[in-house]
Amino acid sequence: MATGSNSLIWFRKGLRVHDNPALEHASKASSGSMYPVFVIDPRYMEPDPSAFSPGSSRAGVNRIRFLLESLKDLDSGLKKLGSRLLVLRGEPGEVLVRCLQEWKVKRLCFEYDTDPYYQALDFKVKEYASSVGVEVFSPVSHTLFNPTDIIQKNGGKAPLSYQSFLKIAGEPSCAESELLMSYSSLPPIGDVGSIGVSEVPTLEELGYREDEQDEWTPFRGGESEALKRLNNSISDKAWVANFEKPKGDPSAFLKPATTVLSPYLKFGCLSSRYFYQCLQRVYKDVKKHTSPPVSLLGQLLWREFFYTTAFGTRNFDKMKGNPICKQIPWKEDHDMLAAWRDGKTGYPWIDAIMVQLLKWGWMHHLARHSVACFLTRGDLFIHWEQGRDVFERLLIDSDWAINNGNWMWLSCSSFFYQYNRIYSPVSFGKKYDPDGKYIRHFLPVLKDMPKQYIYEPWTAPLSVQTKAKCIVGKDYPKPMVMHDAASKECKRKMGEAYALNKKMNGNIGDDDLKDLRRKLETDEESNIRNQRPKLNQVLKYLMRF
DNA sequence: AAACCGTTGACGGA
DNA sequence: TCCGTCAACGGTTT
Repeated sequence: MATGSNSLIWFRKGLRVHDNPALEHASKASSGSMYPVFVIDPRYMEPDPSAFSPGSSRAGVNRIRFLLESLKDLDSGLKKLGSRLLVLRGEPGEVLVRCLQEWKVKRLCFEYDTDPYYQALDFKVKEYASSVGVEVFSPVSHTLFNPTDIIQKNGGKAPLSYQSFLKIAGEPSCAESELLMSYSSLPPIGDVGSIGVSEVPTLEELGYREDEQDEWTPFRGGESEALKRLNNSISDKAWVANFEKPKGDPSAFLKPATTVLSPYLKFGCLSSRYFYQCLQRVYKDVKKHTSPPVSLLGQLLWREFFYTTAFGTRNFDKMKGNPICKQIPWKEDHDMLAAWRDGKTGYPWIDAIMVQLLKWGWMHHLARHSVACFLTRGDLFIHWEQGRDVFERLLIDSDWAINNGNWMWLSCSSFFYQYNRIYSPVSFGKKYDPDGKYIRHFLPVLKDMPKQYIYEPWTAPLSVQTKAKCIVGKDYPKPMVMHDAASKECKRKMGEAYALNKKMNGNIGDDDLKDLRRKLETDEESNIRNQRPKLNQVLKYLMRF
């Protein structure tokens, strides 16, 4: 049995003081000390020079910086209350065990986490804690609902459509409850003994260089920044009341069309429950307002939907062995993947979005749709898992459940199945931004391209390209595929893959997929051959002039 | 078996 | 800006 009445609050997500039940519980260590801990996990934070962009193998340097800023802000929030953040390094499970022993912790508090990584880690930590008689308090406070409750209410299975989710979910319990937003003080830190603790490190101290990235994300991490952003957004009541997600402009970058609260929700710098209550207050004050799925509240509930579905589905982050995922013979093509990832597809709309991702770690939701559709079912027919990996690493708001769910959505692997609806890499962006301001900003090489060619620079006469100082094929790549032909091929492949999934009733093995892949590729070749007569007809037609 | 629905497609026309 | 058409999916409801 551990002695004393010390408590330890282990921060992972939930990097905030406001509405933090784990912190609240830990702070009730009446006569003892409270140790606020964050563990820097090398698996997540160690620089990886071989990665395709600055950062670690799992996180781009923008997200690492956002996290450090969030920790710094949490630390100063705790310091105002007479406490501070203790930063440790190492494998979190091992580090935790050492802390529990050395500090004679009686009560261990941390926010419940549904991500598989934490499910496994937390299981081990809880097992150890109970073996030595440490009380564990692990509340659900990252989401409005407890995914376990929703799944149970739905008969043991996660709801697979947003509407059925809404029906089952109903009102969250936080709708009525009062949230603890601040403290007058927190218990003091105890003696840290032989455990090496530090202040929040800088990027340099972690082994990154400030000059690694030529443009950084404009979004600053931290609870203070989150609350400022939230207040900014909700102070415009008319804007909140009329918010309709699909009508937002994905090309707006100086002033994004959305709240950009996602990174703060991801790290828990902002409590989703506080956000919920703020929205409800605005809705009560206005006569008329939009509703889910398109409203701001609807956005918050999408997050709940994906958290629930992800938690209730085996192998949610894979195609194979995932019971809700269509089995599709996606292509393996490293060069094509790299061209997409590095913003070198030759489609300025697509490339500008990918550059915004590299530089900012954030893009508008519809911009994400454009590039995800292009990579998978729209043009390149590359596996959604590979696009998912790129987003997961680079987005400052990347969230395991939401990212995987949306990649399945966009690739028509689950949730959404109308694979004939394909975003055009040319016209989709053009309808929001006909002048191409967004492209000119993120792809300066095209800044002098006349607007009538900016979405399809390969169609510009050479004299125009010369004048714009941008020769296609030299200064900017030629399009890697022709969208009309590529999307047609993709539709055909999706049709065949869907037919096989239907025929096999979802039980598709590796061999079935391999056979289909071979068949699709053979058909593709013969389709190209059959296009030759058509080409001749076009030539004949042109000869008449 | 048929009707209906689904956060956000492209295109052309009014 | 809003509408119908295009071609047409799976899942749910009737």
